[in-house]
This record gives sequence, structure tokens and C-alpha cells, in this order.
Amino acid sequence: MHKRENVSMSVVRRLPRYYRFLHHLKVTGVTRISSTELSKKLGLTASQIRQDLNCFGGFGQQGYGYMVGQLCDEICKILGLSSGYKTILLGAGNLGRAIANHMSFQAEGFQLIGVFDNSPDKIGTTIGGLTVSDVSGLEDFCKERLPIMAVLCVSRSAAEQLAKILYDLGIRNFWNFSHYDIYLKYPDTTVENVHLNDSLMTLCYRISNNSISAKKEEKPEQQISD
Amino acid sequence: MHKRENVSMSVVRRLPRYYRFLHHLKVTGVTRISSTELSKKLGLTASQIRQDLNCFGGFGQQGYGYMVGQLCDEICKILGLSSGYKTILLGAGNLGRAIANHMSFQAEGFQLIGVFDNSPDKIGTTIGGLTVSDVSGLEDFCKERLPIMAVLCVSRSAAEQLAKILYDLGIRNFWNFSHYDIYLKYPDTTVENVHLNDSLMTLCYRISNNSISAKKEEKPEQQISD
DNA sequence: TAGATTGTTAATCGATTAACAATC
DNA sequence: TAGATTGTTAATCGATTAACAATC
Repeated sequence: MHKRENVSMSVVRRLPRYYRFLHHLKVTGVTRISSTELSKKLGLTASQIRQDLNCFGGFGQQGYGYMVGQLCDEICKILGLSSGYKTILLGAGNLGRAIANHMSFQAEGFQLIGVFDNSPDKIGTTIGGLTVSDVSGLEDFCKERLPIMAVLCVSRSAAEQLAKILYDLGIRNFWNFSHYDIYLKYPDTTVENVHLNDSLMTLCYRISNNSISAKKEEKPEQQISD
Repeated sequence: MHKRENVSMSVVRRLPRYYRFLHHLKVTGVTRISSTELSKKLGLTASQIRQDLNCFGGFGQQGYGYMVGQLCDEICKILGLSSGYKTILLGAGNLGRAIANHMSFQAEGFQLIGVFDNSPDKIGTTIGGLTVSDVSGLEDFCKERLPIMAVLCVSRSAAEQLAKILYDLGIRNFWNFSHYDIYLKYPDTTVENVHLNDSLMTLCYRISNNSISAKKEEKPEQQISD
């Protein structure tokens, strides 16, 4: 694992797909794969795959290809999937519940250690194996447990308030499902936004303007389950 | 509204943000805005905004800027947000519930007309104002009501089975939250994938490799609530 | 009119693809 | 060895940014 500098987000966003696909192959018992085979299954070019992987190191062998297990492990390391970053989730609505379950059964580098809400309906219920706490206990909790990441499954206005509190408590990483733009206010944070509305509106555009051009622009976003 | 050919996905994916932001301005009572002002608020260049908008028409006035209300309406039309495409949702788990509520209060071009699940726990419950039906009634329902879009909030294997059924029933548009790759099998479909796992793994990478380069690559993805 | 800001063309930048020497 | 496939450099393509004439 050499280089690792100036890796563009275009490359980084393809890594999870590589990982997932390789993991699937590994489980299936495939031990070896060439960039060409991989490219066909992923709908990318072999060239791109080799370029991408070589941002991180030379994991293949000329004339042979890549060892599936080894490459999968390398990407796992690159992504930092065994980091177990301590994480809290704010907002125990349907989305929060879905995310909490999702995160608990997908060991993807994070460890959910607390869930908070301000609604009496939700406080005390269990989600993702954790009891929902009153948001009034957030500060003490953070000072004691020192989470480094927060998932925001709350409204825009709640997100705005919470971002300030969490930032002041030292949290710099956010998985943000709200419309509030954390990054604008706090440029030294790492924010991954999930904008469901945008995705849906984009789909609406694509359906409404169902021209060949619109369709062919979109790369097939292939996925393999893990 | 002229041109509308060869509009790249890069442009299309920015439209929802423009729309949301302009809508917010409109509500706030702002009537006029220049590309420069807009660019500052969105973290884009003025040039890019003008380029993007001019894919669809010349909506501005030299020396003046853009009329917020008019531009907002135009983008609304471009996106097709009043289409009310008849939509069904498959999978009434937490994610399905969250999505159903989301879609019902966001009039974003779709009209949810049915929700299906195969679990006796869920059948008969209400989500997003609709009663969850047994998936055994899916075929009859589709033949009668003719939905054109399906939201898949189910597991990979269920998605694989359902995609076939839905495709055979004539559905060609999917909002896909599963890992199953519909587009690979059915290339004449329009699929918008939401890959929560990928998003989370990308965040894990960014935290693990928290270099300046990794951070600056990512454009601030600013959002404004609507 | 003068100032401002668009629409659009040209220049730059970055990402993808092609090609091929290195080498297993 | 011969065949295959990588790692990497060069060429191409597309998207973003800069510049400026048009014009409100």
C-alpha cells in the first residue's frame, strides 16, 4: 500500500463497489480475477479499474490478475472498515430506525453507541439494540464516551441546532440525512450527505425527459450484495 | 425552454439543489438573484450555474439577473415535479415507512398509490396514509391501477424476484434501495439507486484517510430546506 | 447613458480510456 | 517459452472555469 495521495472522490466513491463485489466473489469461492473480468461484471473499463487500484498500490500480478481474497482485504483496509468509529445517532423516527438497523448488521467501520431523540414516544424504546435516550443527556454522554461521528436523521431545524452542539462537543464527522448544510457552517468537518429528495427529483427528471441521451449518460450502477 | 439535448447527468444532479434553493428564496420573499449571488450560496461558480441553466433556456436578463419565482417555476417544469407519476412501494419495513412518509409530504413528482409487503406483521398497517397490502395482490393491482414507478425497500433477493415481476407488469422506473442491480438485467429501465452502504463506506474512507487532499476534492454539498 | 450581468465561446482542468512495455 | 495481464504513460474525452461581447 504505497501512494495514497491526491485520490479523487471519483475513485473513492467506486471503492465500496469494488469491495462489495470482491467480497461477494470471495464468499462464492472465486480466488482469482482479472481486471477485464471485473470490468465486465461492474460495467466499467478494465483500464479504469487498474488505474483506480493503482492509486493505492500494485495488488495484481502481470499475466495472472488479482487474488480475490487479498484484494478484498486490501480494499477493506483502505476503506478502514474495521475502525469501529464510535457513532451516535440523532433522531429515532422511521429513518433513524432503518439506519440504525442497517448500520448494526453491516459492520462498515462504525460502532453505534448511542441513540437520541427528544420525543417522549421514542425515548426508552429500543432501536438497533440500543435504548433511545433523551437528547438532554447528549452532552454528558459525549463527554464520557467520546463518539467521533454523528448520524443526523432529524429535521432541518433540529439538524442546525444539533450540529452546533455536536461541533462544540468535538464531533467533526457527520452522516447527514437532513437538508441542513453542516459543511457550509463548519468547513473543517467531514460530511457525507444523503439527499433522498435530490435522488427522487433526479429520477423524476429522468422519467420526464426519457431521452436516449439522458439514459446513456448514466453509468450502470451495478451492485452485488454482501 | 429550448435545447434540452445531451444534458449530462452532472448537470441534472445539480438541478434539484437549484430548485430547492430557489424555492427557499421564493418563500423568503427574494424576487431577484444574480448567478454570482447564487454561486456564493451554493458553493459553485457563477459560470457553472449559467452554463447549467442555459442547457434548458435563457432564463435571465443581462444586467439584471434572474427572477427567482420564474426560474424556480421553470426548473420545477424541467424536473417534471407536477407529474404525479403513479408509484408503488415494496417493503414496509422501517426504511419503507420512512420513504413513504418522505414521499407523501414531499410532492416531488410522484404519487404513492400502493404499498406491499409479504409479512403478516405489516399487512394491514398504515404507512404514508396507505394500507399495506399483501404482495400476492400485486399483479391485479398493477393491471388495474397501472403504476409506472416502483420503490424497492426490500432485501437483495426479494428485489431480484420483484424486479422480474414488476418488469413483466410493464414497470420501467425504479427507485432502488436494495443491492440488486436492476439495470444490469433490464437495460431499458430507468433506475435511481440509493446505496446507503456505499455512502457509509465512503465516509469511513474519508475519516480514515483524513488528508487535506481527500477533503478538498469534495465539493461542499450545500442544501437548503424546502 | 453607464453599470451590471447574462449567454456563449474559448481555455483549462480533470477524469477516463487506450496503448504498450514490463513481467509473471 | 508463449500467452496473458498488469502497471503506467500517453491520448482522448468531458466537465468546469474564464473571458468577454451582447444587451438589459
